[in-house]
Amino acid sequence: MTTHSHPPRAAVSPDLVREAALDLFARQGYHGTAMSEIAAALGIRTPSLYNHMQSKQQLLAEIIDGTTRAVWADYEAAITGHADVTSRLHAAAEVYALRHATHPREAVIVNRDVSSLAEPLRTEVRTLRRRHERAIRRLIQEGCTDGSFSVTEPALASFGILELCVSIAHWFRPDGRLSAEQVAAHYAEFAVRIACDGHER
Amino acid sequence: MTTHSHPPRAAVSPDLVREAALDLFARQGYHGTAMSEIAAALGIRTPSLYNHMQSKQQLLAEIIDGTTRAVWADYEAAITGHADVTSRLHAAAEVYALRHATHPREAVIVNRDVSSLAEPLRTEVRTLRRRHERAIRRLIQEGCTDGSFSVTEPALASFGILELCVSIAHWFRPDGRLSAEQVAAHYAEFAVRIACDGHER
DNA sequence: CCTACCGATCGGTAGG
DNA sequence: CCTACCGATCGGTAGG
Repeated sequence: MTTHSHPPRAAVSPDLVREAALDLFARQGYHGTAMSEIAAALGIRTPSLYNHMQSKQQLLAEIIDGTTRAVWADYEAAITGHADVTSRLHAAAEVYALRHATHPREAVIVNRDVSSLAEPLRTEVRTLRRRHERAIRRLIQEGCTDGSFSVTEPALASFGILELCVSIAHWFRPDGRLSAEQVAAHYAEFAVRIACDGHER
Repeated sequence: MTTHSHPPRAAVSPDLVREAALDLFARQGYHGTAMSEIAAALGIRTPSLYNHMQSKQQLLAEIIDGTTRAVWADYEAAITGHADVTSRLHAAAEVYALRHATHPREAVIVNRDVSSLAEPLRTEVRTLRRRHERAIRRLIQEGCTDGSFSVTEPALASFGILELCVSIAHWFRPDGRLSAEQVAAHYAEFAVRIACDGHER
């Protein structure tokens, strides 16, 4: 007999709550999502949520903090072992693009709702993102120095390359014609094209 | 004497309300902004706002609808009179980039809060934006046919080029080192680079 | 996991 | 332009 103990319905866990929040925050925004909607998505009442989480703000903090740290770890892992600067920029863009294709909901939330994050985390996240941007910028400057790239304003190129990759999160669907890896490869190529001057070759 | 009639304080108008809403929606998001904050920014009480506007939703609708229509009008004006496809893509990207530098708050709201728009306007706005993307895509396809461009996936390039320009709204400051026109010129160059293959020249 | 309920705040209206 | 106030909903707690 399987019905003599606790019924199997519900069975909510912290991970399931985070998953439901991820879905709703991405679709409706942090301020646009009510805790009652997260509860409804899980088939429970709102107060029951608080057995699995601390607060709405904490849910947002975990999503954004985890994603931001993972992006930086991705970057550091990606650029090691590449001799030339073109390969490093290609790898940095590819791994960033890939994350936005494989984790589009996290990416949308990071970019839309970071302003809803409480201090001091908001500042920490912005600092880490700035570090990433400056790393890309230095890569571009390095390539301009050794003749690999040709960019008049490296800051504009680094902003552009990063946002180019971010944009994938707004349209990519895993069941689409192209895989996440294929899309990431194409966008890495776009990133290198932005840094190179096609007319000079 | 200038104090015998209505005191000059306040003097709120529909345009001032829209301006205050533009500022707060851009900084905090539509759902993250309370009508009381808009009123406080204007130095009046919340109910007084309703002498100058219909509803919070109507404020959002006017901002997004007006911006979306202007973007399409920009595009149509920009591409006329250019003989070759490279010039047309350059002009289309430049005018789109320029709008995001000169109207960053409107751009941020369009991109972040379109999902908060009530139907049928939400669908209308999305249709108009899709038309713009398809026009850019056709431009790229045309350039691939006549040998001006080299892109394996024109849809990926059109998405990327548009989002590249959108990203300007997230960092551009009118008092910065580069003018809106200078930034737009650089990003138009990036757009053309994305479409061209630098390694083949 | 639930019901019952908290104070706060929301967008908006009545009426002057 | 204001005060006074509406019903609805918010995130979260008490207590079981």
